Amino acid sequence: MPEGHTIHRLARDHTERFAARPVRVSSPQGRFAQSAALLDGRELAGAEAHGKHLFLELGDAWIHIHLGLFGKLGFGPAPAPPAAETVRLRLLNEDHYADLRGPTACALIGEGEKKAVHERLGPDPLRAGDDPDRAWKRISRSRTTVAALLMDQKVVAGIGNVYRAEVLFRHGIDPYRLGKDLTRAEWDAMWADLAVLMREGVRNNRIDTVRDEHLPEAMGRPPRVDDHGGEVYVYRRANLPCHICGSEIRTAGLAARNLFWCPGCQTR
DNA sequence: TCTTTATGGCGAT
DNA sequence: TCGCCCTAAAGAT
Repeated sequence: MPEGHTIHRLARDHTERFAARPVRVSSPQGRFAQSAALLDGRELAGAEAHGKHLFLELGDAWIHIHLGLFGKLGFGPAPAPPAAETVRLRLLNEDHYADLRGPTACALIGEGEKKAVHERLGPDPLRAGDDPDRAWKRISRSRTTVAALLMDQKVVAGIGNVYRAEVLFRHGIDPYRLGKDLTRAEWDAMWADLAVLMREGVRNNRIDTVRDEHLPEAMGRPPRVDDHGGEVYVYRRANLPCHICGSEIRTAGLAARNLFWCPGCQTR
């Protein structure tokens, strides 16, 4: 279950395992079988991520993958075990295999379609050279809440429900503030913070957002137990006391997702 | 053995 | 705003 850091990590993992070598491409589930047959045996030139979109380059074509909420990519050593019926895409070379299950998208696309995906996405804090000003132009004009804007991939690419909740907490921002009421300084600080947090996320392959001085050990508390695996301030901590001020963490539905925030700390 | 939930996003209404 | 798509694991019974 992925935010942008997962996809950038997957691009790196694919490059390490498969780049510059021929790769066997198959679709045990069948739904990508025709394209797989076309690509089978080609050399994988490279992999690229933009937000939550992953692109694998094979000759003059790309496999465009979006994991959605349920999709997963798993790696293992060759020889690969018999593939389960749910494996949409399997990549295999002499050393490694990769299985893709449950993606929202897995499609063979050309250069033009790939360009169109990039064009409809906002800047990505993990892409070197992406410009936070493009996001600011939209945010500063918008009557939508900051919480909704951060999740809008056309505004910023790669932020999901965890990074949204956590970055708003770290900057003390009320999630219901409107975009147009955010200051330029606040946005610049959030963008810079996201770049640091998400790079850390790529490195560790999980989301950690708690500052050293607030780690449970440092605060004399046991580490949190949550199946998403990282150390966070507010995500999925509804009704628990805030690590910093003790207020009860609140939750509310916003655009079909659960929003979490601390009413004591997030007052700006 | 059920029901619920999840780090997403699309299109119809 | 709603329903829908995709899968797996945790939680409830």
